[in-house]
Amino acid sequence: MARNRTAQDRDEKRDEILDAAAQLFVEHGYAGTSMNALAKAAGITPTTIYWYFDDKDAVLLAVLSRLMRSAAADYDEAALPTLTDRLLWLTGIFDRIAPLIVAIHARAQASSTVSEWHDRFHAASDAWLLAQVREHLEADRPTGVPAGGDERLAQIPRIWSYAIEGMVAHGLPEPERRALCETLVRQLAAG
Amino acid sequence: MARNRTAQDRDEKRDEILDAAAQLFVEHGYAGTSMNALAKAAGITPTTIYWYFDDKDAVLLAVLSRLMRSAAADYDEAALPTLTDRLLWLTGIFDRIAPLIVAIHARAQASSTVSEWHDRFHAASDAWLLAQVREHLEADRPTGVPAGGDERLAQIPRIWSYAIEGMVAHGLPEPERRALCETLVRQLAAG
DNA sequence: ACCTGAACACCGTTCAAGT
DNA sequence: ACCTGAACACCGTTCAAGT
Repeated sequence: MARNRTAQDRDEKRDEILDAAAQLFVEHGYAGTSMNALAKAAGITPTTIYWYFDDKDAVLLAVLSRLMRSAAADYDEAALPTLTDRLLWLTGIFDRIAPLIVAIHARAQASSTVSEWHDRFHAASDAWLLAQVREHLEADRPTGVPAGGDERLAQIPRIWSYAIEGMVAHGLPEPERRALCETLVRQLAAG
Repeated sequence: MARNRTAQDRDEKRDEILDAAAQLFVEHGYAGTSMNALAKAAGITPTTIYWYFDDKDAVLLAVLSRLMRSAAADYDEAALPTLTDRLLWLTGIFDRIAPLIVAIHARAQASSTVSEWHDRFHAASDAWLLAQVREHLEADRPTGVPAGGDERLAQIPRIWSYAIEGMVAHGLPEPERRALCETLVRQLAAG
């Protein structure tokens, strides 16, 4: 009982740090948020953060992992009907955390921990997008997938995830964004 | 004459700094290259760099501007026949300077100078890609552009530049990279 | 005009010291 | 187990001083 109590306290404190980090990283960027500023926002001392996280990168990865988990829950709740809506919804999610995504790419150069997290994220993301594509194609043609085979089909998730990252990174405004998602889905039916 | 002499000397010294910066930024990343290390590589003192450049970001933009100029010259010389080859050639160019592109995205968050440079770069890049697309389509159908109009055609350069950035940022290996370029061109004919 | 050494205000991280 | 203050080795940038 006492063990559970302290373990929960620790998780709560950890979450408080992550709450502050999520807000500051988005508002001022990752590089623009010092450990000092983060500690102050969480009501602690910079050195205390190192009791809960290995380093600043570990805070970044923890923030993103938590955001991805809650986004997955939101997605299930939204129950979006069309593939275009789903892609557009994804861009909206990443939009709100654009500075974090840029930070991941920047830090992946220097840190193998970040680089490996990034690789795992894209593997999972590509698998999910591929499942979406397969589902969409089978609804159109119940007999099977169109010509081209698996190698050709594997290109689609790549193009889509690059497009989503690109739209977010360059802040493409809403009307053009929807049009681009529609084009991606249209090309899927055609190509 | 004396004026020309000093002006040329100044440009030469500037170029020496940019030579060192181009190598170090690519090798160790932008954040991983200190002004101290850059100065040492250029055989000067950190403070001297500020005589030639406003700040570290200005060095980054100057390096990239110079690289883009020389890449444009190389492109004209290469005279690549197919659109797929041209796209693949572009990814090869950006591949060698991937750390610089990540740095631009990271710094664009904090610096309006970098952000504006980045915007101008993409405007020019999209216009160039659109011209390539138009040329390709007219070669196929001499009577004109296929259905969809300009709004629909404008999506293509965006998807392509996002795809190129994505392939480079994620280090997609050669065979998949060529296949993806082929898919992009194939979808153009179809979509 | 060009270059420097010393200094400034930071940064992420460590560590001995406290409770 | 948890948290801190002081310290460490950096960082980009400025500025008075030299030539």
